[in-house]
Amino acid sequence: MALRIFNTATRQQELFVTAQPKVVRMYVCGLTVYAPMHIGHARTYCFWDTFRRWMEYRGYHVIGVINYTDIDDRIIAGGEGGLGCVDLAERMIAGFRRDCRALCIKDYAAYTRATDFIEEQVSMVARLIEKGHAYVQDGEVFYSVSSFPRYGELSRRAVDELEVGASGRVEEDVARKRHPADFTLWKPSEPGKPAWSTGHEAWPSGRPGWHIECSAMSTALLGEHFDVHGGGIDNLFPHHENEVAQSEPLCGHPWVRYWLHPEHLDLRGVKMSKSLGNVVGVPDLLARHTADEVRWFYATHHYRTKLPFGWDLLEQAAAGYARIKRLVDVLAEKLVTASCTGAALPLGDYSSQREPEHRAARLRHTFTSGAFAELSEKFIEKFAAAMDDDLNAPEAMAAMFDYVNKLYAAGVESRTDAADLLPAYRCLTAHLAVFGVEVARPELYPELCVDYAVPPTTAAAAGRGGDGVVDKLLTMRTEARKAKDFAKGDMIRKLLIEAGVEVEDSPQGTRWSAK
RNA sequence: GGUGAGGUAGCCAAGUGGUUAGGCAACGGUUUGCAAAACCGUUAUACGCGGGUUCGAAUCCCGUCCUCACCUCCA
Repeated sequence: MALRIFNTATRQQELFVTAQPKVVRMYVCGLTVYAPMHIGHARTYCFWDTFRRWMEYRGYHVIGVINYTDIDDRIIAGGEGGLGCVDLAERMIAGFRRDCRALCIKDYAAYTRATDFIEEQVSMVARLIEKGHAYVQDGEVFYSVSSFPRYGELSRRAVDELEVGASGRVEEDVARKRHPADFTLWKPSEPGKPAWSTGHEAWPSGRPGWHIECSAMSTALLGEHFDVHGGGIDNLFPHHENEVAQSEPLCGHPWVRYWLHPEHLDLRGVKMSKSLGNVVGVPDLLARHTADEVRWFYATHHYRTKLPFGWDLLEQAAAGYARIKRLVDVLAEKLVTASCTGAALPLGDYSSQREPEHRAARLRHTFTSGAFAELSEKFIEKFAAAMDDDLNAPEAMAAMFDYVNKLYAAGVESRTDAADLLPAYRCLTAHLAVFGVEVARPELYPELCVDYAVPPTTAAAAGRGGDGVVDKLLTMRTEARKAKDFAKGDMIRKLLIEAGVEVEDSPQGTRWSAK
């Protein structure tokens, strides 16, 4: 079993082999920070997070870099409205970080700002001019598309056909360009607008064009050859095409090994735009659904297909997830009350050295023991095969549903032995975590929780807190039911349901969950 | 105009030549004081339409209809 991923550069699934064993160097195109992140961005970055988590599950160390493009026309325009460019950008960056944490996206190794790498960009532009890949025109530097024969290869576009789609904005510059597809590497700034000195006579000051920052920053942090580069599908052309054109002539060899492009959201005919005022931000999303529900929803579709977005579809996904979450909660409650400390989990060992792609999660032995060991093994096998097949999350989820169904069918709810329950609990939560669904309780699985995007510090953080009122009402209800006063018992239940508390009776007692 | 993706049961969605994908919803049954949850079953031998290849097609080929995206800033 080996990991295969779809490489946009070849339009094929390829065996995933990193340049350096056990290490994945990955660069993700981040946001142009002029507006807050919305649900579309969230899908993209949740995918990258799942990708990263799957690499880690497979035993790789992921060195991830993500950037902020913090200088651009829209930022300059936005900065004019009283908020300076820098303050606007920094505010958006803070919002992005906050939203990512809220969605349980794990931190990257580095978050780079385009304006922190001006020197590197200037140097790159200068070298492109030297090598004849760029030219200066009235203080502006253009990249010469015809100097790079492979231009258009990544996005499969014929350069000459690009003329047809030329917009008004492109026509403005067309007279000054040698080829209509030539793009800006450096441009002079208008008076009073952010500008940097270059030390070059023909293009003394100004600011970098879009594209060059990603070439410069990825190379600065990850070197001249790295494993994975990507961003939303919209970046394929022109952004990534241009990045390749800028980078390969300078490094002199193929630059990026695997290109990945997650698809966009399909808003089902509704345009989401600032002017319509219907942009759904991450806080809007989290006001209606929990982070684990949102992450589950994002994982319900393959990353290379459009994800239809609608509140109804989110509800549908959440209903399915509830079935899995319930089992996680039931197991946790049993384990907490049954004092799982005595559970004899097998010890791990270092018996073999294996390549990352052949290595399962380090703590696998802690969830493949006990009464459900065989079910767990089969589940892991199916889950891993699906994820190894170009991150086929929907199929992996199907395997999880199957696993949960079989656990129920095998009578997991009536078990009391922690040696059986704890491994199943760990197996479920460890694989949920691949999707960014972080629901394990630290006291039951500290080794997993410590690695969460936002490690929970108390039991209450992962489960429900001390709700004394609910417990008291349920005690009253239980007493009423014992006394056959069902009218009173039902009244209490009705009140609780109206307050958003689901009540379930079972031979083992009554459990509740917040809805 | 050019390029690409896709149309799979009421809804969502995997699957790309041959064994029930899976989930949601609805309904029936078991269970329950009644519910909820769980379990069993039904909706469901589904693959836009028309041909062709094949022992066999959702999957390959030809044609056709429809939807969407991109080609200009976009995750």
